[in-house]
Amino acid sequence: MKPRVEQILEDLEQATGLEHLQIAVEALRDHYRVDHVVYHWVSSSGEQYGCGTYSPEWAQRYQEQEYLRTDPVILGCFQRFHPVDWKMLDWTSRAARTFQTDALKYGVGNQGFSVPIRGPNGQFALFTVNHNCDDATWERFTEMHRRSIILVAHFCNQKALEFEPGRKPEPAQPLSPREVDAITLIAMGHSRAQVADALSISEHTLRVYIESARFKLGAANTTHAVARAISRGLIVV
Amino acid sequence: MKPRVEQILEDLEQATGLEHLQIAVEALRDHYRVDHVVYHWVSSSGEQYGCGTYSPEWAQRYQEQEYLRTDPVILGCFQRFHPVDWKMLDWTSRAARTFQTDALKYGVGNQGFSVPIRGPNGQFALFTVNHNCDDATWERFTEMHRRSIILVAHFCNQKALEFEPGRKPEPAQPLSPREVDAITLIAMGHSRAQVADALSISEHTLRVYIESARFKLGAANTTHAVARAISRGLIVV
DNA sequence: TATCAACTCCCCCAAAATAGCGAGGGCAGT
DNA sequence: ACTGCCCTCGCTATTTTGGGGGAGTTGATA
Repeated sequence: MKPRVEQILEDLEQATGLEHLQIAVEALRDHYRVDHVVYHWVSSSGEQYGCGTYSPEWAQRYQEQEYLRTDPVILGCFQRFHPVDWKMLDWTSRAARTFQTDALKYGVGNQGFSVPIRGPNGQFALFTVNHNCDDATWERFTEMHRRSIILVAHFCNQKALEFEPGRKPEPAQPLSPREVDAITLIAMGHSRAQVADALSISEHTLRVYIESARFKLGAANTTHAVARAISRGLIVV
Repeated sequence: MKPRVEQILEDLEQATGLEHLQIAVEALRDHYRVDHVVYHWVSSSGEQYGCGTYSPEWAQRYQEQEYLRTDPVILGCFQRFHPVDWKMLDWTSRAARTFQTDALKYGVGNQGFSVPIRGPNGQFALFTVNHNCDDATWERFTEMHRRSIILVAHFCNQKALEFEPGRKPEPAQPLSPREVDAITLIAMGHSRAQVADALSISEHTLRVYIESARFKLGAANTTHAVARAISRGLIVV
C-alpha cells in the first residue's frame, strides 16, 4: 500500500490549476492530522498568493493588518536557509507578541514548522504546518515528518509556480558587471562621488550606470533600485 | 532494513566537519550507482566551496578556465527554482558547447540532474548527480530517485552551512514599527514627502524615523539603511 | 559588415535628501 | 518617580541626486 503522502504528491503531479493546490493542502492537513497546512508565496514585485486551511477570517485579518511585515515567521524564515520550528523564531518584540495573541484568537495553533523556499529573483515561498499541542508532542511530530514536509513544500511550490500567471512579467533582466559594481557600492552606503572614485570612473559615468540599472529594475530612484537588486539577489551586500 | 539513503542521511546528521560531506557524496554515488555526485556552494561575496567525486583534474580545470561563469548548469540553475535535468538546459551557445566537450574529456557524464538551493543573502548551492548513459536509462533513474535526491541536496547544504565559518548572523537590532513603515515605504521607491503623506505624519517626523533606523542599522545613509534592513530581513519589500 | 550592448566622458539646473540646532507628550519597566 | 524608548512637530543651510541634453570607444554577435 502506498503511503498517503505519495498519493497526495502524485495527485499534485497531475494538477492543472491552483484549485488542486488547495485540495492538496487540505489532504495534507488530514494526513498529518494537524490543524493547518498553508502555502504562501511572495514575489519581489510584491504580488503574493496564498492557499491553506486557515480560516478566511484570519486570512482577511492578516491582509488588513499587513501582518506580512510583522509576522515573525515570515521575517524569521526570510533570514534562514532551512526549515524552522516556530519555537526557534524571535517572538520577543512587541509587534510579534501582538501578532501571536491575535493569531491564537483566530484559530492558529501555537506550534508551527515552516519551510522557506527561494527563487531566482527574490521570489520567496513559505510552506507551513501548524498545530495546537504541547512541545513534546510537536517535537515527536516534526521529528517524524520533517523530511516528507520538506519534499511536499517543494512540490507545492513547483506546482504553484506552474499555475502562477505572474511568471513572465520581467524575466529577470540581469545587470551588467559595471552596473552591479555601482549598485553594490551604493548599497554599501557610499556616495556617488566615493563610488566613482572607487571604480576609477567619472561621477557622470557612474550616474549612467545607476540610471540604466534603475531602468532595468523598474525602480523609481536609486534607493528603490538597491532594494530591488538585493531582493532579487542581483547584488550582495 | 533501512534504505541506504536513510542511513546516509543519518550519518550526515551526526557529521561534525566538511570531511563528512565528502564521505557522504561518495556514499551517495555508490548508492545511486552513478558516476558522480557533487555539492557546490557559492556565496555572494564570491567565496565558494565544492566537494564531490569529479576527478581533481577536472576540478582544477574548472577553476582555471573560470567555468563558473560559463557552465550552463550553473547559469541555468541560477535562474530556476527547481531541480533540473541537464537536457533541459541551454547548450546552444558556443561557450556552452566548448565547456561540454571539455567536460566529457575529463570524465564528466553526459547526463545530469541538479538541484539549486538558495539562501537569504544570495548564497547559492548546487547539488548534482551525474552519469554517463542513454536518455531512456537516465529518465528511469531520475524518475525513481528524484525525490530522494532533492532531500539529500537540502541535507548536504544544511550541513555544509553548519561547518562554514562565515555564518555569524549579526544580532540585528530590531526596528520600531514606525521605523519599519518608514524604511519599507522608502525602499519601495517613494520620496520622503510621499511616505510622510502615506503615513500621515510630517516629513520631519519621518526624517527622525529614518535617522533613528539608520543609526540602529549602523548605516551611512538612507540607501544603506534600506540595504541593510533588507539583507537582515527586517523589512519585506 | 552592421548592429547592439556595454563602457566611458561632458554640460546645466531643479529637486530631494542630509546635517545641525531644537521641543514636548505618552507609555512601559525598574 | 525616574529612565528610556517611541511618537510627534519646526527651522535653515549645505550636499547629493535626478532629469535633460549629447558623443565616442570597444567587443561580441548576427
